[in-house]
Amino acid sequence: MKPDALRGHLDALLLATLDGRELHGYAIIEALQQGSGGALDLPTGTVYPALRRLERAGHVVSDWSTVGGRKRRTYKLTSAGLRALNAERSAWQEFTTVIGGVLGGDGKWAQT
Amino acid sequence: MKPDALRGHLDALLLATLDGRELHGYAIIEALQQGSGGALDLPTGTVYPALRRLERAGHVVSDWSTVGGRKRRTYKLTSAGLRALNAERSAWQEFTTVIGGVLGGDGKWAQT
DNA sequence: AAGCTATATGTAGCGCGCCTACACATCGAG
DNA sequence: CTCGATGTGTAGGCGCGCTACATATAGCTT
Repeated sequence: MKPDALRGHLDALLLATLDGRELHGYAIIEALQQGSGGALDLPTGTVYPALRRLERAGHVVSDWSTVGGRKRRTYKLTSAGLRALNAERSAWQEFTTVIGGVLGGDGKWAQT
Repeated sequence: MKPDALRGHLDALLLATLDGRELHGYAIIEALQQGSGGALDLPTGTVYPALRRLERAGHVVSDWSTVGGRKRRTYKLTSAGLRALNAERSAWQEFTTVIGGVLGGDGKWAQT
């Protein structure tokens, strides 16, 4: 998959990854890799700024912890973030319906 | 739908719209409106440059004609364009599978 | 005739959002 | 002690679609 195809859907992916659990940035990247069957391999330079943006937006909150001498910044969804996730899921539904409808299976829409 | 959500899928939409028929730019915009149920309303400043880009890429060819005193530039797919369309459709499939899989219906992927 | 809308094509410039490349730090293995 | 894995972060660039504008004819209204 071309790397920048996620344009506009990164937030949705991150929020969905944090749905129901707390993860730190590095673990989010790994979770996305596994959850996508290896198709998604987001660079840190993409994820970390995005997480900070989500935090500024109030969709996630972070806590620092130290595990084995390494500092981790663990993120979790806020209630606003959960609402945002639901909105993103709806937007995704609409998006795929519209684009998928135009791309069509193999025929035209109404050309009987 | 947010206007710039198409990022990376515009070419696919245009190619799909030209699949099996010849249209000029203005008609393409109208076809997209109808085919999407009104959800897509692409501005001319988006479509015309995109068509020229597709022509430079060899995916479409254009012919000028005059209908009722108005000049029309009618586009049609080339064989390379048809191949590109098929590739775009595959990419779309993969894209929706991957992202949709991560966004999930309502549960986690393998959290047994 | 003047003015407005629909039809029809096009350019210039901006801004968002993600990527590339780099920088820094600790720990375990070789 | 060097290297890779783990872990977080910044700086700068660039592609792509959008906004706004420019141009032109046909046809309808007033």
